[in-house]
Amino acid sequence: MKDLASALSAANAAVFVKLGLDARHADVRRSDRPDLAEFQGNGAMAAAKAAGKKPQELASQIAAAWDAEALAPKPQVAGPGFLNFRVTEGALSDRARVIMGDARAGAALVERKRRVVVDYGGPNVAKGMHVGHLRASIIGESVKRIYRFRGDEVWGDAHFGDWGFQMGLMIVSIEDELGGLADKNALDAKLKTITLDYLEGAYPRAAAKAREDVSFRDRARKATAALQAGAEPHRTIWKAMHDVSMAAQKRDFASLGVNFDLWLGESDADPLIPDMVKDLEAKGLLEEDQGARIVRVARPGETKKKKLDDGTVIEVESPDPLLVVSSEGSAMYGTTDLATIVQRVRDQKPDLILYVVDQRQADHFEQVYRAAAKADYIAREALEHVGFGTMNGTDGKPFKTRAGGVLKLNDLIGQAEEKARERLREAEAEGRLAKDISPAEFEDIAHKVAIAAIKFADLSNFRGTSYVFDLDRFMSFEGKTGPYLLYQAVRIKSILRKAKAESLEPGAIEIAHEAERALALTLDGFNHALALAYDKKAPHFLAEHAYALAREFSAFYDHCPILTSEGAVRASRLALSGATLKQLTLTLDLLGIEPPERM
RNA sequence: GGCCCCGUAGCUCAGCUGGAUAGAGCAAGAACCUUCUAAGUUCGAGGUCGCAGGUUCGAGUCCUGCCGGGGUCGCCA
Repeated sequence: MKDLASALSAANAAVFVKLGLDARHADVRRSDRPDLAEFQGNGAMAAAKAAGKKPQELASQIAAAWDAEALAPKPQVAGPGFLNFRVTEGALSDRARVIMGDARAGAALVERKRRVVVDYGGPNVAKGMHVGHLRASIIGESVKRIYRFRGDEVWGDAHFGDWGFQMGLMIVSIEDELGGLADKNALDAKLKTITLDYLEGAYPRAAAKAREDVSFRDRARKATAALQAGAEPHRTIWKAMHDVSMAAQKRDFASLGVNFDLWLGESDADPLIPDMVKDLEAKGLLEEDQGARIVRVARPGETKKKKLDDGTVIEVESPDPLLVVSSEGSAMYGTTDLATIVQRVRDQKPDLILYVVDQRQADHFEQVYRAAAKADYIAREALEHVGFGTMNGTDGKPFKTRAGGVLKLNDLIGQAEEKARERLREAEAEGRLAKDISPAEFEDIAHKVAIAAIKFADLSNFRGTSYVFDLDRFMSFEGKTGPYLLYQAVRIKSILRKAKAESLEPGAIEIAHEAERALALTLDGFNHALALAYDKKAPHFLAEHAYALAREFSAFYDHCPILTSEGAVRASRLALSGATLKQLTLTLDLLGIEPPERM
């Protein structure tokens, strides 16, 4: 199954070969001058350069030799040597029919299927989901769906943050609260009262205390090592915190529409650590350094300048070595990350592991990846950090609520839902909402609209850059927003429902009107958008496509009556609407967005 | 100080291996609801692509330098 750009490229390549030119330059793509052409080929200029010919002359020769007339008439030569194509109505209609009849709405599968683990979300035992977790969850979920849809075998793993120093902090925090851990009954009673809210409150306090109080910090570090050595009651306390937090996090993820195949965490990699350390030792990679054990990952000559506390500047290796065993004997997050690679190689045998994690951890992952490759656990190329930027407030600084605190995910969703309810009530008052909507459906719509607004706002930005989180803007529901996309999907559903009620059947698509042409061309662009999103691990290409599709449908809707037209035209437009709905729904699903039936 | 990212319309952002007249949305202006859901459509306006050089037939895109913003630099994750 080929999209039109691929078909044109193939036909153009045949012409290039016939003329003795390098077919590499034959690529044809959508034109960025829609006033001049639908598709453009730029290769004549590059080929002319290579052959020492005049670009315009060569372009004319190529145009003259073009013989795929069923696909497109001979291209126009324009400017310095562009080839401008306009596909035939027949080719476009055929393509639209194929998309309509295809469950994948025109999207191709990858040629070579891979096994891929997507590590994302990264919830923390002691931190409830707040806006800071949004990007990791939303982007990761979308990347996972995109990879799976293109045919790869994919596992999404939450990689729960349940094992480091933070656990030691919580343990000594509870110890101090109870005046010791000896009283089993007091401890049991305490553990029964633990909630995620409690952990969220106690953790920042303990972390702050550890920064100021050296002895408290040392106790926490020892407690961490003890937990990892399997000591009691550390293990019991950890289990209680872990279970309570996991249950709460699962609820939050479910509310966001984020689902993992593996709910593994750092603690699950722990059993592999002792053997891994022995293995690193055997391979001669482990070195003693300042009481800790490290793996050096810098190549010869890779250094950086570093300023010490006393102001002197020294030259040190770069990247920093990976800290495998702390001076206290405990595992660090790099240790668990490395052991998690060993675990995944054993269990999933992945060709690729994607880490959808904040860009700020780029250095850390570089250390881990190099160490993994050095130890021969997996190829360096099989590990990729899919980093994303921070979410800032309207002041350009990391997002905070008006009161200065962190906005909890639930509260954020709640605010968006409330805004959606207001909008729905307005529509109801103006008589634009169906009369028979039950309270349950009303709530379901409000939730879907809220989630769509939040997710689309995030996914329409390129993941790598930071973006401004502006609640009011996302919830205005106008223009390029999630609710707009839902609205277009719902309008199509409404039309198709009416058609069905009147027993009107879709028929063969015949592209005639300019608005139909534009819509069909956009439908054809799905495969390209999907391929880009896949290659670059960047869902915003699909967000852009969803918006373009919704916009073109809306123009088509305005210019081309569907139900009120007749015969073959009506049947064709119904089919075109059906194809659009299918592809729009699919695209939204790849973004993790679900449209309601009505709104 | 080393390394990484960013700087595009008043605001928020796109711009795929370098290609033609740099695109969207919001805000501000004009026109469209007795007709398939106006959370909509159509039209106009808005730009020294941070600055200065360089490579190229051609640079927002590649190279160098500078300015501005952010991030990061072993016992937190």
